[in-house]
Amino acid sequence: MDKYKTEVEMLENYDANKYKTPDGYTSDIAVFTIISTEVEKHKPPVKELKLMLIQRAEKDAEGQPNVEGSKWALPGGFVQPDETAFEAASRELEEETGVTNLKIKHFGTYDKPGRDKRAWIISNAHYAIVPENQLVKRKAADDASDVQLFTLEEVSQLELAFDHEQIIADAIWIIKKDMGLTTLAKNFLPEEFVLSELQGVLLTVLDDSWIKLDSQFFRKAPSLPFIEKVMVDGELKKSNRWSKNKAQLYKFTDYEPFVSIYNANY
Amino acid sequence: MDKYKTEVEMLENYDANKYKTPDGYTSDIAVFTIISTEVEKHKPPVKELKLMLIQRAEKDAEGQPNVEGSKWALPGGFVQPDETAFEAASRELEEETGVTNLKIKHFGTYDKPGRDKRAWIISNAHYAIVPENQLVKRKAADDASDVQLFTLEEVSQLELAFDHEQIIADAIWIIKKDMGLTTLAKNFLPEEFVLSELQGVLLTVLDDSWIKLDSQFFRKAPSLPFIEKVMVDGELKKSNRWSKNKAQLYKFTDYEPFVSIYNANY
DNA sequence: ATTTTAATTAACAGTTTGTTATTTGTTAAT
DNA sequence: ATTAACAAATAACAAACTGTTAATTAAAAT
Repeated sequence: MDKYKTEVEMLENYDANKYKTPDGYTSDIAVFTIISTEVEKHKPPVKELKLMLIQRAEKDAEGQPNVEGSKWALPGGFVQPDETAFEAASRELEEETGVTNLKIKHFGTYDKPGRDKRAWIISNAHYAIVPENQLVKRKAADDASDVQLFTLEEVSQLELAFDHEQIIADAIWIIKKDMGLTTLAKNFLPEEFVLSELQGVLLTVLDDSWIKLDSQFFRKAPSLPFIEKVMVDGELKKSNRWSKNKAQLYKFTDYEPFVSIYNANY
Repeated sequence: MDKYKTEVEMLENYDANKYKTPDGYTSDIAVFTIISTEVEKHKPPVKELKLMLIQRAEKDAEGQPNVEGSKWALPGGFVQPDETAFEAASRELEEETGVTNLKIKHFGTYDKPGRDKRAWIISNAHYAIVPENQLVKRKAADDASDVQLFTLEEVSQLELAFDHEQIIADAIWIIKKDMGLTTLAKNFLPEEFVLSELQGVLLTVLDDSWIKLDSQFFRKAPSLPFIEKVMVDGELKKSNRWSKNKAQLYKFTDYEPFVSIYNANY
């Protein structure tokens, strides 16, 4: 019946030297933000999806060459025994960006033997979405530092530490999926937004031909069950932040849509 | 700049006693199957979703009372340093069911401090789908053993070890989600199947009112892009396995459907 | 004032939905 | 054999929704 023993049964008659245990348990976070750069007044700005990376030091504290030194890596760190990997990610993200209440999601465990040459290190990967205005101030504060935002294009050119290239590829795949399947876009947008802003956010991440076609998107969007028109005193609230003509403001509702491949449109 | 150190930078000037490391790294697997029981010839059988659990021994090898003894738990075990948690899950599942090539998916990491009273044990949770015919023979082989299949109804009545109640709840939630969003149903079905079988599998897991309505489901299903009619020599292949009248056989195609909440039907 | 731009509405044919009814082939019972 | 019962497949049809193009509205720029 040996094969039916669970971890803890095995631990019962378990002496600490008999089973090897991991040498480190860490959390890494792929921090995404969308940077808008205004090109012209009353024009929708150019939006770009960016990822925050840190550059590993060339030399360690003793002045010795650092392993994977000078390469770029996801921010992260050790999980402490009194917290979960998720909590560690949240704590570390707060330390690095100074922003709280961010959307964080655990999306994978990276534990392939040899991913770190020197030890058995497990990493829990998370993604986080930071509204751009919150990150921009920090970015300006310490420019030319070892923390930088890169477009995905740029990231693909960088030398990345460990298996972070894979983790980043997975993170990108996941946020694309979640962007289409959940109301993740909410985390990139202000409380109240205009349909073209929503479309912009979606297209920055997604490249979906249906969303790209204005006539289709703007026709269907107003009746999506998870957003609603903003009203003030029974009047429709509008904005001309991005366009010459006033456009309707929307906000997300609490409704969490559920779709299925069995009654979808193809 | 301390806050920007990644796990491995920290490991550089890291002495093994300074940072606590996990005491155990394990994989658990929620093994699901659908059991069909024929009630009448030429009638669709009653289908039930079942979960495989093992009962923890009352006493350990030394005859001492076992922690969480006699409670039911997910099968699982330690991850070895030369494999990933996913590989461990796959290996253990094979050991327990004797079946290979199963659909396994990692869906969560359970590392809340205190989830195991005695040590810092991390569990990676996976779900697996076993076609019923493959599991049934094993089940018959050692009946009245400490391995049993339970309906979800029954599971909710059981005393479960550790945080497995939570893990199981999450697993159920995930397979419901994946059942509607991916072609997961494929793993519960034979290569060739009839629409009512597909509907039966979906409803066993999902309880979706749209799928439940025959008129809607049978009308739309034939044109779903991820299944196709089975042909032999240019003739439609039919079967009357489940009904008096011959029904069209279908099989899954390679097409992986992608749906989005932005152009879905509500 | 006139032109330009962008958001919104309107219009319309073609398609897909939800629904109900009909047809077809098969089993089971008289 | 004839008939009743049944389930799969098909037909029919109004209502809703799709993709698309055109018209309308309002503010900005000239």
